[in-house]
Amino acid sequence: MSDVSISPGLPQSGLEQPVSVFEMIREDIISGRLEPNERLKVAELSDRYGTSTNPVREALQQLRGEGFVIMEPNRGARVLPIDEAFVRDIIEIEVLIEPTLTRWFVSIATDADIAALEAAQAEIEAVNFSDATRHGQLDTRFHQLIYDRHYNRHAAELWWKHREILRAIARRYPTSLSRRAAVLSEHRELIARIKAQDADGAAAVVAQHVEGSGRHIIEQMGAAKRLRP
Amino acid sequence: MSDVSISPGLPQSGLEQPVSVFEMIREDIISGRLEPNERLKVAELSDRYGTSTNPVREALQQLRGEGFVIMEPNRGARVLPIDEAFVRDIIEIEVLIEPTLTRWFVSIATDADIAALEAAQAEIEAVNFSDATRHGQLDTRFHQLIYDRHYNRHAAELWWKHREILRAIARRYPTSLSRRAAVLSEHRELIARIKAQDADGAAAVVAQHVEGSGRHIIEQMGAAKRLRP
DNA sequence: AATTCAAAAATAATGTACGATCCAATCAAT
DNA sequence: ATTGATTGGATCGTACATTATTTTTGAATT
Repeated sequence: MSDVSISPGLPQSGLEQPVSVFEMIREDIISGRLEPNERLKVAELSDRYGTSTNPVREALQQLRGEGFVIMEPNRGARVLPIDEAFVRDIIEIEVLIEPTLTRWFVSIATDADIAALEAAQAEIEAVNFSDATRHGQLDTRFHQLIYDRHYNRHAAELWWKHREILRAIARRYPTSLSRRAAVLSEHRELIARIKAQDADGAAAVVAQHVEGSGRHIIEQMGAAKRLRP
Repeated sequence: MSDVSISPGLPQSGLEQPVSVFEMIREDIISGRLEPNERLKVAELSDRYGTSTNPVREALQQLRGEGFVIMEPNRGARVLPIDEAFVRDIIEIEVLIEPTLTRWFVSIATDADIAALEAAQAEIEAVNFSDATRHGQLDTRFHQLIYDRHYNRHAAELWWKHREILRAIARRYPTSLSRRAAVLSEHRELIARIKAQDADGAAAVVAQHVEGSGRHIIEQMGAAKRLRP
């Protein structure tokens, strides 16, 4: 394979700003500036991003291909609407993939890798959920340290796509105190298992971590719906 | 969720012909009429399909989003080039997903479902690899009977997408006699496990089936490369 | 004469503009 | 309530401008 990725793929730093219309719309969806289920009118968007309609249409098609946007014939595009079932579906896939990626990491992790993980975790604990967006970034980076090392780029990119979708949802809801505690302790536990070269243990922690994260989001979605249906 | 799929999704019969430019290009990629790594020039394609350039450009963007096409800035689109590592990556994911989908099927399968599976298998054995394309269709349908029943549409669509990619590759290579025998016996074994309500057994057979299929494709790719490098 | 390199031409992607047509949702009138 | 006209917006087509890439050409050097 060349250095050409089949999709935008994983960013190197996570700090660069979007340049293409595609990236800008994508970013607006993930960051929540475009609501789930919101209609995406080509004219509006081309205006918003200061381009003509063609680039917008092409960007929407690409987003459709990636699953961030749905389109109905002659009725245009909408931001992917997300319900509990959708989150559950993604989480079920991640529960299969992430432990597998983690197992590989355990087998190749160096001291430097573990030090990087511990540093990332220290940052997470320092922020301590005071800034939700910042926590999201750091948490993503923590896991990215693990998954980026995997030889299966396809699986890593799938994780990344799911991660972005989940991030787009999760940012609309608060994180409960109990979930916060669980996140921290599971991260610590994960590092410990990696250090101990316990691949199965690490995989089990990750599975629990992913599942807990999914359950938490689904519960928050339900709670929010009960408040304002 | 509504009845709107996030992507073209799974067809009902598998027999209808493509209508949109998107579907036609996709079909030409999967069927091999467009070679892996072949350049996809907008003007050529718009000519080929009798449309203007705009629909072609949008179709290519959508295909890029789905991963069938890669694009480099200012250098246009190419059909996804496929190497052994790519097949391995997809197979590794399928080895995780398909057994899980199968487990669910075992828990909900009715007599009618099993009869349908047996009928599909009978057809496969009747064709007996005499027509590779036909076998491919039937084999896809066999597994589709299982996966279509799953509540996780996201996972089922992922399977479908991977299936199509693998089909596009596999059709370029012959199926060895030993692989043919393995396919038939594994299918029979799978049906037996499902009948016996042995979810773990069925999942194990599927895992072996997927892995064997991947190994076979990779071996054929290697063999072909050794002949004409 | 052969080789190298740079300028120029050709090719093709990308972006803009705009008009035609079609679909479906809304509103009006029967 | 059904039908029919209006209208917003998507879809598709055409044409052309701009920019980047690739190929060709031709001059200069070895």
